[in-house]
Amino acid sequence: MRSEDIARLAGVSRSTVSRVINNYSNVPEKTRAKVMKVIEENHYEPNTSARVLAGKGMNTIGLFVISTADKQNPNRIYQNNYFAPFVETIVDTVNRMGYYVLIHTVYSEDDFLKVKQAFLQKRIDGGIIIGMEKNAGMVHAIAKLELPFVLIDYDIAELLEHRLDKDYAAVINSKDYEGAAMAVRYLIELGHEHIGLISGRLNTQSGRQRYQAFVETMEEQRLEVPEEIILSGEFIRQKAYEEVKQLLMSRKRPTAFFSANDEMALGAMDACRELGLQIPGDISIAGFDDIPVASQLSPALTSVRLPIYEMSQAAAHHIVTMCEEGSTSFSTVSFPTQLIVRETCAEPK
Amino acid sequence: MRSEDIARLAGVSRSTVSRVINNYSNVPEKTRAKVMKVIEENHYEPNTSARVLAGKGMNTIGLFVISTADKQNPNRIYQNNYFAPFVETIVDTVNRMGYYVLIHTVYSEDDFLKVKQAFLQKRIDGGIIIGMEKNAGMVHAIAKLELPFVLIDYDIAELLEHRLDKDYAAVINSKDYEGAAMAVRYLIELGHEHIGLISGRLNTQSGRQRYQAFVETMEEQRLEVPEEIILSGEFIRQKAYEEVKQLLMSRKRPTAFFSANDEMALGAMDACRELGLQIPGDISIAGFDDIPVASQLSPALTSVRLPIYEMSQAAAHHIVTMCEEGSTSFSTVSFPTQLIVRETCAEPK
DNA sequence: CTCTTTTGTGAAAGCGCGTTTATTTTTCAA
DNA sequence: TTGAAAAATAAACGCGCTTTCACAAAAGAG
Repeated sequence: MRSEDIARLAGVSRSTVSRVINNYSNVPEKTRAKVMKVIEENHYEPNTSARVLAGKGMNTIGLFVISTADKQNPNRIYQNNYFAPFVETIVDTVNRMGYYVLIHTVYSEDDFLKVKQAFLQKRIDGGIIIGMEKNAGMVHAIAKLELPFVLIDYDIAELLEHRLDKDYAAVINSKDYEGAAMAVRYLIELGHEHIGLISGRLNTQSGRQRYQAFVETMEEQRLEVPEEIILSGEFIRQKAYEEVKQLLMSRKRPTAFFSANDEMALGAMDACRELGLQIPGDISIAGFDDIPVASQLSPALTSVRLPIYEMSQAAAHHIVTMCEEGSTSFSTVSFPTQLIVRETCAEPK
Repeated sequence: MRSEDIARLAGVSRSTVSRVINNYSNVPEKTRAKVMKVIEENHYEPNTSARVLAGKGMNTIGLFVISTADKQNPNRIYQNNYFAPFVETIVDTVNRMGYYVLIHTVYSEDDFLKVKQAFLQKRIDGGIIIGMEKNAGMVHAIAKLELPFVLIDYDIAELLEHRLDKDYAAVINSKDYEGAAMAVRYLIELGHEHIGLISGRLNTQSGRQRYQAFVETMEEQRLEVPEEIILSGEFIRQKAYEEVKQLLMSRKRPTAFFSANDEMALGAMDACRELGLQIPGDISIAGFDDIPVASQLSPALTSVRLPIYEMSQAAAHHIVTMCEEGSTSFSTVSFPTQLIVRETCAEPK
């Protein structure tokens, strides 16, 4: 069924059918109704490719999730408590705005070619990228395409270096620095002086922010920044578990840990439990992200909440707006974070 | 950059460029190399819409996740331990086969129109549908489109009723009946005689299979099928928690529960813990799905494992094959399930 | 060295729709 | 009745690519 068939059945011209479909004003209500009736009776839907070729948009957004997990063990993204709610909300919000979502996972630079391809082949009008690490090559490659894209959780300064003649980019961030500082300050106020840091990957925006906030808050409060910061946690539960266990068995045991994400906080709790340490009796733990299980644990995990829903919605609205209005000026939004106090932190003995 | 530009730069005609791109045999190696060089130098990618209009496929698969969660509280699909691994594996497998994935969540019959739209507008070559409940309307609507689709976890008999002149459908199932029967038989072998069932939604294929397996296995072993089967669990942890708590406070307390999925088993464990019942000392619990946390709990949950990875891969391969070879004959695959014995089941006191 | 095959190549048509232009038909006011 | 404005149409073009068909060049046969 093509528009020509509809025209014939409705007894009008193809031009009129097109005007009806695209909601043009200069078609009287009576004609419109007549045409709409035929369209609905025949379940006609205009061919997307033909529309695009004739100058309309694809009405599709690319959603690219960049994973640092190796390809051998890929089952981690959608089950990852950080990415999953982003993906879910973005898909729903974009859909509700009348756009479709092309989803793609990126495990390697090779996979990344597919992202460029999707843009160049005009499969999508714009893209949302989440999980991008500090990577000049990738970002520049995308920026060069001069098509709208939104980065979630990225270093604005880094992006600005790649601005070309026009701006097609936006960044959605959360105030991780402030959130982490709140958590650390909270631990200090409880009386902790020896606080350990379980850091995430420092080539991510949030990893760096949370790290810096820890160090600077400690210094600001005239506390000693520990030498044995755990750097190889990589945001992964198992890694944190191993590192924390090792640290706890040494002499210099901290009375509290600030973990750069909840997954690693869970790993730390695993380690404590295994060594027979009470939480929060013997050791306090604060996390970051406030993943759903955080509140269901016992003891429930004190954590910093990320406004994932709001960030996702913002990303979706941003990209759709950019697609519809062509390029817009560069913009960036930073959402507030919030310390959720639960049961895993107490005064030191 | 269009194919014409490439043709000019390479000193050939557009036809030749097209032949190179589509890997036609009748172009000599020398010409091919010359054209490829220009293509790569200019990062040329053919416009997808134009290709489709000229008769090629979209190289895109629709992935439709049907949720029973209400729209008010939609954040459940990708964080749902059942759907998430399916989505993840399907996306990756389809991508690796050179296809893109259009993902869409369906919360209502209204959303479902979007599924039809995606097919009719020729945005996708075929679709994978997961989470479809027994719903003649929806299934028939899809079947009528005469485009390839794969249903995961669906009643084959029901689908067969909607076959039209040609077959474009395939079904991927797991042997839930056998798995559930194994679990129930295991409980019986441990010596349990009063076994409770926490059932899932009976309008899903897996819900019915697991229910029937329970009832028939009990009868087969000459045990009394309890009157108070929990029917309103709906596969949801919280609902199961409430129902189990109520049941446990009544006189007729079973010595074991078989839960139609792990989420509800978790709810049952919540209830037991709250009432001070030891697992597996006072009460045994077996679940279904073997979600990742099952093995991390203490006590670790005995459960029936679903070969999600294999099922997802099969679905992906199936749909791509169907898209490339046009329609194929109707096919269905049923994957084996496996009882994973852990710590939540023991002999009754 | 001609005459067929084979191989390589290009011109042109067509995919389904949107848009524009020139033209015809209808409507309504004067 | 006339004239202007509004509504609708037909026809043509273009979007970027694939594909068919016809033709030219190269290769092989006699």
